[in-house]
Amino acid sequence: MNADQVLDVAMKAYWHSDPADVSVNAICQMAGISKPSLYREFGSEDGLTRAALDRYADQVLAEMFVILHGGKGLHATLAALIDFASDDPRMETGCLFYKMRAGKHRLGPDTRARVEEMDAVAQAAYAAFLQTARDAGEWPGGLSIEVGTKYLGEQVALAITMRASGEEPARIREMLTLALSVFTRP
Amino acid sequence: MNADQVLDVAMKAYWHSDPADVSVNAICQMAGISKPSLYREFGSEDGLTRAALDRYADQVLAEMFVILHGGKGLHATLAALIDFASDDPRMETGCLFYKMRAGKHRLGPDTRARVEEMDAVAQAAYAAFLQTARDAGEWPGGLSIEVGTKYLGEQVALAITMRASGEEPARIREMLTLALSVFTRP
DNA sequence: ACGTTTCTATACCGACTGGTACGAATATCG
DNA sequence: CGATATTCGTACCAGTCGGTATAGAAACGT
Repeated sequence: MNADQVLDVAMKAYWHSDPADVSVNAICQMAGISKPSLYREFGSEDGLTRAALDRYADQVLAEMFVILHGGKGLHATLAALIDFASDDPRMETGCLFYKMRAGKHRLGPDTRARVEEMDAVAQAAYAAFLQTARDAGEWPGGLSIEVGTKYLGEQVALAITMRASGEEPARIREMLTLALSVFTRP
Repeated sequence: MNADQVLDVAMKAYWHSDPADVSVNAICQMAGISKPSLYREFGSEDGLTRAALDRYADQVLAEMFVILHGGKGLHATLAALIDFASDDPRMETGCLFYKMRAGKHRLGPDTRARVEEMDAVAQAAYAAFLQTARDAGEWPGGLSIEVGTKYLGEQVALAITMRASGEEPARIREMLTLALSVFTRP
């Protein structure tokens, strides 16, 4: 049993349920390895959750940055974000990153630091995207970049969190489209 | 030590922290009573959390229904909702109801049922409010009552959840105002 | 084939959880 | 005042948590 395979099992377990509700014992059982093996590989539960989060960011979250940095213009990029949050099958049970962010206080220090770092990176990506749109004159509203960034990030997070609670994708799409319409209206 | 006093301590502990992070032992210590006393009064942890939620609904959540049923018209009611979610000191550490709803799977069956029941009541209040506005011609948009209801509820929940994470009230007000502007624009 | 070394699995540790049995102290009532 | 009923607090139960010591099995080099 490879270390990456174990990490895959852990990542998916955390992802489909909730990091706080999956014990290391359960992960060992699911992965078919012993606890000492897991602790030799990852050091602690904090190390495991952090590694799982990193793997998740590489495999799944990177997609969102591709969309944001695609340079497709305001309308097309927002539409792609809406597609991603509402319909992408990878978001069917929510987003591990947002789940961890929501239960930040239950995480170990390393994992929590990584979550905060990723949050900052995501905010920066949102801000750069909005700034580009403003520079291109596509988004003339009086809204500040700062508030727009936070708003956009929270709306996407809300949509993905609703996916995790089993809400219908069509409904989520409708609501997210509504929320983001503030960027494309006069 | 009265039963209501114990309930007050429990309610505030759940409210300021998170129901899943407060043990019955901690509550007994805070309230200065013994576990047997608590169990005699409330039967189980589920009974305690449920009673605390009920008390919270009476003391705090009722305010929101007053706002929704005030019959002040679309603009004024939305403004009052924004005030309540953004600036009311009672929402400074978030809302116990929304905290419980977010961690629904960690609750006992009675408390969970009560949360779902309250959620339905809140949705109905939002729906009635929006229907009234539509009947009065104040809200002519093509948006369905159903989606508008869910959207309104989730945006208020998001704002209050941000209060719990220490976000600045002014920022929250700005974002919630932005989100709810979809109801008052052509 | 044998000795060494590395890895694994089991069984355990202390701390905590929700929940309870039972003796002691207190309050109530005749 | 004294008998009774009730509440209180301690100490405990079984279970789970994250984390680890230790004995045994497997792999390796010679």
